[in-house]
Amino acid sequence: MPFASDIRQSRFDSPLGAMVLAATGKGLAGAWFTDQRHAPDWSTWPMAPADALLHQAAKQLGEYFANQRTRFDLMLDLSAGTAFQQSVWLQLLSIGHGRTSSYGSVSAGAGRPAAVRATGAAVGRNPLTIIVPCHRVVGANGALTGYAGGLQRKIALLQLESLSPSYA
Amino acid sequence: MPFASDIRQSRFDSPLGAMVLAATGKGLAGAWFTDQRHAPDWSTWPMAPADALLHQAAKQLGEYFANQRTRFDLMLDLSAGTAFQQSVWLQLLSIGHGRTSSYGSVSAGAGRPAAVRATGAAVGRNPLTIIVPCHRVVGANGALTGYAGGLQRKIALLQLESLSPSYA
DNA sequence: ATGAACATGTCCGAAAACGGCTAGTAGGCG
DNA sequence: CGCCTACTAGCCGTTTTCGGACATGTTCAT
Repeated sequence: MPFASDIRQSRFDSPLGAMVLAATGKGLAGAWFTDQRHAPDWSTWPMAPADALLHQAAKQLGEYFANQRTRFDLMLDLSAGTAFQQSVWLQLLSIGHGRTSSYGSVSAGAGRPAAVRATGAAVGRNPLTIIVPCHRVVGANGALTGYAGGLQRKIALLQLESLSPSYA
Repeated sequence: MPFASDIRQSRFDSPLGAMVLAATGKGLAGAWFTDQRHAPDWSTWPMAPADALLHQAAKQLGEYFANQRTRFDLMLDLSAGTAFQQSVWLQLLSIGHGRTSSYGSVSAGAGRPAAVRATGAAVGRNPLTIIVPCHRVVGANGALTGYAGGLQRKIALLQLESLSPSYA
């Protein structure tokens, strides 16, 4: 299932690099680092710098990076994923700020305890990086294993969250 | 094979150091010096200071250390060991107070004359120290070779028994 | 269409390491 | 020669380690 045709985009410069934000009529549909893996081709989408939802998303991301926000309050549109992927991404949303979970736990939570490997793939295709916290999923033994935006960013994000007020 | 789930414990202060006693529905299942090797993790077992069997065991141990008892009369539960280990431990029970035997003899008695070295390992894992007299097993040449509770305790026990009435 | 590659985790079997040993041998002594 | 010591090589059940196989949903390249 591709993205809806009414999709539009804007830019956001994060401390970890430039990002592209995308929204449809249903909500925020995308947030990618411009150089990350599995990112779609957004070159044909119209720019909408003044879009309300995109503006709100950028604002909250800024607060997140400033360590002044631990939860995102945005309308999300995850309809671009398959049923399985959506169930996995929903699981990710339940991992709190500053916490981590394992691929196995996420898999079980999604109702497919055996589909651990598929879960890894689904996590990697998460279209809303940071906002859907795929960076909080680590190996059962604690290993970081991977991140579509590069392990350095994953480390940076986890470190940012470990320094958050909720842990102080 | 782990210990049964209905296991419970109590303490006993011996002249050679603090001990932990443990019992299951089948009988006395454990007696370890708190600092000995190969001791299990008893931290999660419930305390049962008033347990009849544990109380009896403590009483008999007290008498043993006072040199007023040469045999233990208790229901034992050795089911935590493997078949081989149990056959070895049974052999130990037949070594009388004040006597010693060699690893080779025990091994032969257990029906595996060649498994001498494995016997050494099994003796070392004896869960009922003193009560199952693993300290009475010495090398074929008389050397003490080893003891899970430390050689000093092995020496002390053998000395205690050599001074017993049966030898006076 | 078909197959391979993935941001994994669990299970099972084989293989190796590890001992509370011992009998046998080789070499040092008087 | 005797005697003693020191070393070696087998002995074998248990524990630990390691490698492979497998399950699963999607995507991308043949």
